[in-house]
Amino acid sequence: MRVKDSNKRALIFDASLVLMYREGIAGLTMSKLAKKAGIATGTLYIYFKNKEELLHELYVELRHKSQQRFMKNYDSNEPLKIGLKKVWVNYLKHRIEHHKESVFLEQYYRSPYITPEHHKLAEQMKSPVHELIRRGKREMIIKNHVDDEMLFLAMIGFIRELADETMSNVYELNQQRIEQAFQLSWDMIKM
Amino acid sequence: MRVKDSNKRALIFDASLVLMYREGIAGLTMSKLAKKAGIATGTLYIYFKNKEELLHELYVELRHKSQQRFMKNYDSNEPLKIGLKKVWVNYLKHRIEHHKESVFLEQYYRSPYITPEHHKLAEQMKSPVHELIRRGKREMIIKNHVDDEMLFLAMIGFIRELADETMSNVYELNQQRIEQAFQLSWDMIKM
Amino acid sequence: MRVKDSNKRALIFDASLVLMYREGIAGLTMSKLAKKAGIATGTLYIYFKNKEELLHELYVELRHKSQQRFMKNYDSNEPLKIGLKKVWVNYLKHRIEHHKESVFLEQYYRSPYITPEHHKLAEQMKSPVHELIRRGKREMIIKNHVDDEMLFLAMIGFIRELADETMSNVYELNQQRIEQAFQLSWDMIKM
Amino acid sequence: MRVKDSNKRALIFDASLVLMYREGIAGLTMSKLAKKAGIATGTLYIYFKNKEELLHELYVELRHKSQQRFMKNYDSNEPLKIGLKKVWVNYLKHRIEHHKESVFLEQYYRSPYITPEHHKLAEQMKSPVHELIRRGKREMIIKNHVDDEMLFLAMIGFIRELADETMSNVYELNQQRIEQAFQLSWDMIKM
DNA sequence: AATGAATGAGAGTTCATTCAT
DNA sequence: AATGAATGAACTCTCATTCAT
Repeated sequence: MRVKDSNKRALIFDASLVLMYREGIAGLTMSKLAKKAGIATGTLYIYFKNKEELLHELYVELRHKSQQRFMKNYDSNEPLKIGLKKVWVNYLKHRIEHHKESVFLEQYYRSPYITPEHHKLAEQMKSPVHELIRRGKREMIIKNHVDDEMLFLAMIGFIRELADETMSNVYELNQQRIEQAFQLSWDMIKM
Repeated sequence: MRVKDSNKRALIFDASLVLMYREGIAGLTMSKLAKKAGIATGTLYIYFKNKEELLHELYVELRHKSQQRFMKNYDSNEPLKIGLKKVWVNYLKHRIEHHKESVFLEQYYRSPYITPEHHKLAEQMKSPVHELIRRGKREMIIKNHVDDEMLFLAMIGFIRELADETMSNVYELNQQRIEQAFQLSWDMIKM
Repeated sequence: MRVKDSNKRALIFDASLVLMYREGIAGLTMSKLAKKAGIATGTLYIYFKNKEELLHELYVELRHKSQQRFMKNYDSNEPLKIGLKKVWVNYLKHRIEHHKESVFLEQYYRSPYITPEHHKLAEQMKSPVHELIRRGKREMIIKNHVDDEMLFLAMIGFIRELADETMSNVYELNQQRIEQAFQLSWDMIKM
Repeated sequence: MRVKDSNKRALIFDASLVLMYREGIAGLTMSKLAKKAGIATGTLYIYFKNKEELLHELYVELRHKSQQRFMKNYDSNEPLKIGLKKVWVNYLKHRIEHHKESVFLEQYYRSPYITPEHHKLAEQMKSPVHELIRRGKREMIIKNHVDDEMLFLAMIGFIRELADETMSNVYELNQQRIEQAFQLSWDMIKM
């Protein structure tokens, strides 16, 4: 039965995210995971070879799903600032609305489970923004004397902090502040 | 009698950082730690009541040591931009030269060991930069219409990404790029 | 799935008694216990939350089982001396045939595991004999000027010593000696 | 320095008794013992080869000291009942006033430390009462058809229970009850 | 003789994984 | 496919004993 199958996979992934978010990577045990997902421990091993592979597959899935969200509503025919803002806000919203996933990705990244393949996937996530930065430079709107990666890091780092502090209730975001924050980023990178 | 070695605390802390950096919080076991530190497991329990307390005390110590580094060479009589740059660079250098410590602080922050007390300590670390931002606003140099915390997050997020990508060999920093990066931050926050 | 073996609880209890009898409470370790019971250490923790609870539950079970044995074959319609003798012999036989259990109960009683609840259970064990003593006083057969508890202690102490010295091969009991011993107790308490 | 030496031995013995009484044999660790005695753990190993020997020597000492107390004030020229009563009361008082010691002797008796030598010592303790019983039989005052050991056990078991229940506040002794209790024992063994 | 830091074997317990049902 | 009891290696921590001072 195919539908049931993929349902259970998603169920397990969800439970993993919740647990990891609540108790960190150390709190993610197979028995807690099974209980949270409402299945038996043995069942986990029907869907995944072992814990390592479960986490690896979750990692890959999250990376792909994340990437798709970044370019949502982006239209290359619109002016650069409009397009960049869309992607910028997509990143921010993604990190807030899928915060558990973001935290998982980072927690996982610093664990004994990590392999070189993961690094490559992480690099790929950057491409949409890098593409926009290159376009901005061609259009003489974005600072030409600063390398792409630095501009990228400046923006992404800000977004990340904004989202994390929002999620931990240290900072409170609203529409106006989002506009303001993007404008800060823009002030920074614009020519 | 054998005298209690005051180096041993530092020795254990060092070994903890190395292990945590290499294998994440899940890889930090008391027996690995003892082996790395070159002592017996039982000895760990002479210096620390248990694993939780060991990590807690390491956390507190690192927070304090970090804070001290941030304000190094800062002189409130110098012009704001000079002062801010010093602190900005201190943050960056700290995160690069003491990257293991920074990673530990963040790993620990997302673990079952965390308590409210830790959150308070984390907030305290922000004060030096906040102080500078307020001064900049009073001196009409820094954007008055943006709240302190947002300006802080924008800078700190950038620094963080710069340092982390440098440490993972994805990006390469040099003196010129550091100047450039600070200038980007400045462009962003200046009036 | 593998069904939870209802025998396993009893198996673990048996192994606990054997070990405790042979090496005292200090010799009762979870790994020795598992080995003796022919199971893995982890299995112990499926049936009991921890060592303390295992011992507590064994204690409660033994108290109940003991109590049941004391009143075996007792018939309140029979003459007092007949009834008392039955209970008296039941106590003696119980302590001999279930000597390991008796020793466990006493060892456990003097251990850091003990709680007030245990004391109450211990008191309850006395009630059958106390009941008989009261009846004997009403029937003007047992010394009225001596309090119940003292008469109880006099009998129970004797039984205990008889059983223990028998079990350690210092004394040898036989049917005639049992009769004689009861008669001594009777001489003591009778009017 | 000789005095100092034996002082420390006594100090260690005292601390052992207190600890054992309070927490059972499982609570008697070398470090707790040292702390209680106000000395360093290493010092214990100057006075005793190891834990086993410490306990063994304490056992032997207690056995000897106990024995001496039993015959206190006994005068073989006095009538049997007077003499027996003295010894009987000595046993009772000993077990109450030196209850910690009595408990230690029994706890120790059921521990992995026990050797055949201990059994022999235990047997020796019985001799004073056995001697009196034999005398009573010669004087035709004590039941001739019951063997010495049984009469001994009947008395000693009663004494033991009386003392233990008194110490655990379940029973309350006074002079009158002591007289009564001895009289019960006497009723039992007299011809 | 006295100290208490240091040791490491072994205690209690957890947990990824297997297996009988 | 699904279960959860069973496993045993590995974890955290304790403790009898040793050793440098």
